[in-house]
Amino acid sequence: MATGRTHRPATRSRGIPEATVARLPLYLRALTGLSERSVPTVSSEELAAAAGVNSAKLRKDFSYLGSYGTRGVGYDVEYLVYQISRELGLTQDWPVVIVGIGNLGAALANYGGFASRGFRVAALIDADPAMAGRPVAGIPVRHSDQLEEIVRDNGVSIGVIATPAGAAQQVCDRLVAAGITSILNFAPTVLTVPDGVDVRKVDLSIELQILAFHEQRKAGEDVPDVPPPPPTTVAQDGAAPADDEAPAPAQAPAADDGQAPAARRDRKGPDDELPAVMPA
Amino acid sequence: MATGRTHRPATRSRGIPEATVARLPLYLRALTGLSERSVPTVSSEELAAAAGVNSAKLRKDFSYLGSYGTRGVGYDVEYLVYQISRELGLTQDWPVVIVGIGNLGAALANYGGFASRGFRVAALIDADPAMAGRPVAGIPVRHSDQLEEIVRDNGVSIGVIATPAGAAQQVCDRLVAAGITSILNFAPTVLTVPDGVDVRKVDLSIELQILAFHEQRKAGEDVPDVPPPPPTTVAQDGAAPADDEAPAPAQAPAADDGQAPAARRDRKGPDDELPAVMPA
DNA sequence: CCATCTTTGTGCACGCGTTCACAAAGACAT
DNA sequence: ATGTCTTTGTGAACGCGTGCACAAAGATGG
Repeated sequence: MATGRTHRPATRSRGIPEATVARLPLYLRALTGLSERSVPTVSSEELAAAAGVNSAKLRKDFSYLGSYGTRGVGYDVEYLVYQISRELGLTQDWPVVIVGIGNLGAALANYGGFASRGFRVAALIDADPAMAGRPVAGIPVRHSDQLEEIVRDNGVSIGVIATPAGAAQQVCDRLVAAGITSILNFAPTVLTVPDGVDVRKVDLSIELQILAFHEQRKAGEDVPDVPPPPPTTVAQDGAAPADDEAPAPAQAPAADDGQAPAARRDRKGPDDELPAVMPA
Repeated sequence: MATGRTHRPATRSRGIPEATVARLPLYLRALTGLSERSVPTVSSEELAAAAGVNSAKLRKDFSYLGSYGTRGVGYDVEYLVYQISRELGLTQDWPVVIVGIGNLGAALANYGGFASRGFRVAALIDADPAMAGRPVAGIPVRHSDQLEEIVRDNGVSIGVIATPAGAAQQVCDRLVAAGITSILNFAPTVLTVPDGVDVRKVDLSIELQILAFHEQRKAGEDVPDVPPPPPTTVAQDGAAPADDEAPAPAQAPAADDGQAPAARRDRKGPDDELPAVMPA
């Protein structure tokens, strides 16, 4: 699960709630499956089960698009597939550029789900001159010098950033300057963009950390962790070039359980230590 | 952004709202950056800016963890890093298995952010016998026959599924049966799991579709699309082996704009046409 | 043409999440 | 000590999203 939109809090673009928009692709996928099995109609109950949501929610979602169902029968699969596709803008062709062709960028380029949903990889772009010309997924990688040219010539409006964190903002700025208005960001950084530009973020590390939290809650409740030494002047663990001005955060403000600041993990670079490739 | 949790609607595990948990990794990342630059303290305003959120929200989030700030000064960076790490369960080691070593699986295996956050890749697993033994990211790939054994011997509780959609549920079932209670799913399928098992989903295709929706809204409003032929008996476009019982969804229930069911895209397999690799 | 049965579409209530705005707490200077 | 200034922590209001439950719509059979 990519971590929510970055900008635009209440996007309610034309009466369609953001939460509904986020579920439409889910319904579309389920419907496409039914369509291929030549199922003519589905009830909200069946479709909801296939999409893994509540049937009332599904009906309400569809009601935002219009009254496309038939009472006593259900929804016409083909018709609904078309309506949702159109609503999502999938009836037109969306040229996409992928910037940063490392492990992840290459995986994305090879991803079949692109083409099958109206998205066309217009170009692969990388800053490494050694990559230039080398084909990935049948598409020759182009050097980032040509970024602006590529975006403009192909009328690209959606960009995918799969660079290391350090390069992401710069790439983002160039993409935006070149005319791109939607960005899917895989780099572990908060991107700053002007109004009117949409950013969505996919962050593997965050997903895992959220899982770890719940996992701890499940297994935990009996793992008391370390004893509760107050947060007195955290001795930096060698790694950071601290000039020993020692933070010393006042006194421990009555936390409910243990703490031990110095007991951190080995501590490496936060995010840029990745092989110039896989951010997330 | 990975698409939200699948199960467990109101997880409020111990008073900490789910939305807050989802932001903690974000704060942690920003704080780690500050820590490396030996910044001793931050105000909620500064940290919020770095994490890309509202400062009031950040303060409220932290208030769920306890009162870790000092009024008039701000938060002690090192102390907060530790507190959040502990809260997220990052002070312990989390062995992880990745199942499905295609393009994406390999990219994930190479991802540096794993190790740097307490996650350790315990094993890579693939169903292809030809992959067995071949090292990826320095770790030998093991055959899926050994899945249960691997999970049990290493005490793995978190599994990552990067298989094609068709194999995902089966892999999921085996992981769960072997004792895994948290799953990060990259396959474009709705996974069914028993209670007590957490599933989070990352779906690239969905993210792109959401972007396309907003993109259409931005550029659109002037692209009238195709004319509005009523949804009369959608003629299947050759592909599907329809037995011509023609759906025919009643009459068009007064939609506000055009529609044209038969005008769909080429139509390929929905999700499984991917090279046995990159789902999302 | 009427009765029955299925399934949609939605009014309504509830709870979570967000944001404002401010009182209280503490640092710091005098 | 006392006053001022900064910044936290949170009470309260608001809005969005969810799910229940039901009336209305239409299909279907007699």
